[in-house]
Amino acid sequence: MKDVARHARVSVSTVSYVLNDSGPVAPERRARVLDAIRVLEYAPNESARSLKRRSASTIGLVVPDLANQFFALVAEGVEKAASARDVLVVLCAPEATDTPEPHHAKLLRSQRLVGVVYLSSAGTTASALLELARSGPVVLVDEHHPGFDLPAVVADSRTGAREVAQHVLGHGHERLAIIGGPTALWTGQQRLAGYREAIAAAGLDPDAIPVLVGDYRQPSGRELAARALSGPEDTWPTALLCANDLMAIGALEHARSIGLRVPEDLSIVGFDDLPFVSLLTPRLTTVRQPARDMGERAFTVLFDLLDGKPPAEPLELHPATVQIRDSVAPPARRS
Amino acid sequence: MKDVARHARVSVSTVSYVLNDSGPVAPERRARVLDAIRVLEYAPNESARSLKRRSASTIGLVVPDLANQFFALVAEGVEKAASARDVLVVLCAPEATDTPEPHHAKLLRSQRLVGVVYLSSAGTTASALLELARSGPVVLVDEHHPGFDLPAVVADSRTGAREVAQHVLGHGHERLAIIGGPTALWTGQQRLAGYREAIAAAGLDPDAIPVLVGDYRQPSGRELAARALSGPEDTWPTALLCANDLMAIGALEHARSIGLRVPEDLSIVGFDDLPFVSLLTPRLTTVRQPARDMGERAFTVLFDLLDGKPPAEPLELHPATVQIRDSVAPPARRS
DNA sequence: TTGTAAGCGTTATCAT
DNA sequence: ATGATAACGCTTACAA
Repeated sequence: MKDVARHARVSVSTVSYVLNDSGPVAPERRARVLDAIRVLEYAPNESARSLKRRSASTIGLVVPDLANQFFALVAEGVEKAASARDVLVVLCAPEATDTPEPHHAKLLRSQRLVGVVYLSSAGTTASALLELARSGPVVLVDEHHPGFDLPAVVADSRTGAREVAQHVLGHGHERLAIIGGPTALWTGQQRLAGYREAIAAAGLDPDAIPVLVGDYRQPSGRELAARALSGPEDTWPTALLCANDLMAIGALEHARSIGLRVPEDLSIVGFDDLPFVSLLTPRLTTVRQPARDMGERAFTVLFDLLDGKPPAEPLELHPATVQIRDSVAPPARRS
Repeated sequence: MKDVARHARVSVSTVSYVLNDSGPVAPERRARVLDAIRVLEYAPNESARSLKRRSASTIGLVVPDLANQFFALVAEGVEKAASARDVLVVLCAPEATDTPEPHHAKLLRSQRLVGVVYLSSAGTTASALLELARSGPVVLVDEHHPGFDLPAVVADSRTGAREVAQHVLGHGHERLAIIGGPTALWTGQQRLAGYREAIAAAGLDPDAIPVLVGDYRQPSGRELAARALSGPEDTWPTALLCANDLMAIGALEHARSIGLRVPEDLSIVGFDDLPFVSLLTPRLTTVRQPARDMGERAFTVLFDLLDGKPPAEPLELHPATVQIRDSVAPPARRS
């Protein structure tokens, strides 16, 4: 910067003024400075800047599992929105469940990050989150912890779940089973609630429908489907309501392995609409969450928060829309 | 830090010494310092550190498209390896092809990043890369630019391609078509070369095999398959060698749309082994690239580079192994 | 409108 | 073994 000043025959403060336009500077000298910056390929030292400003223009993004396309899409959205505002994104894996150390909190303070977008997963403990929020602004995505009022950007899981369930019930199914998400997760609860609403509305008794609790991963879908499809065959459910696509796929695998045709013998629906599920055979009927939008929005909420605007709605709901495809059919007439 | 010093009744230099153990300090005082750090929840200001040290313990990771699971897995690997060494990862999207501005280069210098892991895509221009490398260490993943000798971590595409092609040819196919990757990309060239080697080795004339050049995306697979399957039906290829899974899926879609059964009427193979392709019907025969490992390795190479060790092999080859599944069968006897 | 100079929180050099 | 103290490159009063 001194070099630039020298080259432009001005003082360093003048350079600083043009850099941030934080002070008046004669057009002619500004031009000289800009010129010097160009020829010297000067790039301000952001470390020094953040030292002085006591904060870096950087946020943290905590994502449990990039291999999960839903998370990857959210991450993409966050990155996009952030880079549009010249904010850097540092990628973090969440701490292992058994590591109660406040790693991210420390990061937040150490690196003077201005905030974090938190994509929470089953492993997230409330205390870790609390500790994190104590150190700086946090926006949750795809989850919500009703206890503490962190702003959260989520899809309207409940409505989505109600609507797929209605779709299934509309085909005349009466014996259903639910393969739900972790009960500790808000999405798990909401989807379950949605399913039950639809079931009640269809004149069935929600309490008569078995709920098997999974962990949102594929193997658990397979195992739970096996559990649901056991006992005398004429008591088997004719449709499976799965709280996410991965478990739905697991269920699909199991169904296939025991020779059941989907959807003729068994209807299956998922949740998320991962990009590839429309390529499966049968194409999976599911509920789409606008992952990329949610990511972008989460960043915006965080950014506004930093500007002092408290979020209008701490809990922001995005649409969750049913994607009707081929994995649902009327129940088979079983002998 | 001053607070810590005061609290522990020592000088700031002593605190600094214990923090980096960069100086001798009496065990008893060290204990006092550690204690003070704990009770004050002191976290060193990394901005100040990097200002002083003239570099931050942070790398850049540029990834074109997180929605592509291959890239997402690589990213995961990089993150994992980096966090194991307490290095932060900032996520960047590559600049748009039409933006020749050296955005990342500037970032690298501004933020005093110690290096970048670059996942290149079709859009990467040589000049942008060169400019970047001028500003700091760069390690390429999944690509390689023979012109300038940046270290690169790639899969052995050529061998992988040769082996799937052999697998296909082993079923007796004689009329093939290749749906290749962008010719500008090294992977595109290598896979093509591998296919041709196998074809020649099988006693066929490689130059007689049509090569359709795609862009690694699904729609191009569909379109190119349509092109390959046109004209008199008895001249159609009985097998399609696709340079990646996404295009293979596109091809699959087309085949299905015109009523061709895979693999009975048409064999198709891909490349990458995206996690979900084994769930398709038919399960896609393809070539696995160890994405996560490659990401981890890329970080390690970069890290070693920073330690002064030049990479043993600038071009590091990882195995690309054929995954035999259901999308290949002997050619149908056509009338 | 422009320049001078005092920090921001560290690290590292030098006396002690 | 320990403690002053001078940078690191920037921003921002304040003075000119």
